[in-house]
Amino acid sequence: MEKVACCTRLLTVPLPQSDADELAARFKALADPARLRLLSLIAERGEVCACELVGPLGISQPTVSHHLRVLFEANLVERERRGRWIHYRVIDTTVDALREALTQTTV
Amino acid sequence: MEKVACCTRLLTVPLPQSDADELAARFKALADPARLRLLSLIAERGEVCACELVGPLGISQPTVSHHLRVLFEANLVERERRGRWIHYRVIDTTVDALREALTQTTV
DNA sequence: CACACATATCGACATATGTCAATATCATTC
DNA sequence: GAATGATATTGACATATGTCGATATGTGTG
Repeated sequence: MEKVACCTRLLTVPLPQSDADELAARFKALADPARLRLLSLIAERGEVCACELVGPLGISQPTVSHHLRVLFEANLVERERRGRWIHYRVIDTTVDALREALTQTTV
Repeated sequence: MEKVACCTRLLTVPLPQSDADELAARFKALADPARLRLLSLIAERGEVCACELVGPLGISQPTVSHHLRVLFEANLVERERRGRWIHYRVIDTTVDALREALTQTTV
């Protein structure tokens, strides 16, 4: 997926359709409690092995994997295979862009 | 709906289930392009009559009304009836809380 | 009260999404 | 190559969600 356009703000200018589509897709990835919690665990540690994410939330491995995929495809996390293991990290720029989208002008 | 807890951050501490549920509900309200665009129109003007929101996006009046309801129930907008008309405003504190949730510690 | 206008709600429909068991795929080891 | 371990994918299922036409509800006017 392509990156969110720099400095898109939804609260100050009428949002173009293309920006709305992209932002909505990202918010949709965040619109699930399990995914928020997974993202939180990843962000807290900086980098987490998938194996550490299966268990803490009390959901099945396929579900965890599915959620990680949603986060990955929304460009919210990056992943790196290390042998048998896959590590996940939060993509700060995407999160920053979402935060920016929620920002009002301060002028 | 109750307000988002002050200063919830999903990127710095493991997110409790209750916070995750609430945040997810709010992000879900933002997870639709039409709703983002409606919110954008409302925020840009500060206050908008529903009648001004039916048309710009090219979707039907019931759909607009439905979306406004979703935003309202997610506590993202407040509404006020003025005779035949209903006016909507963005609830800044909710948006601020969502932005805060996406904030990393800066220490 | 009847009528007009604004807007919410209902019901139907198509599509999307979360969950899990089973299984496929990838990497490692012997 | 076979076996093992980690993790993604598939398929089934139940539930959720976006859209719209029709209609209900609330407000204002004569």
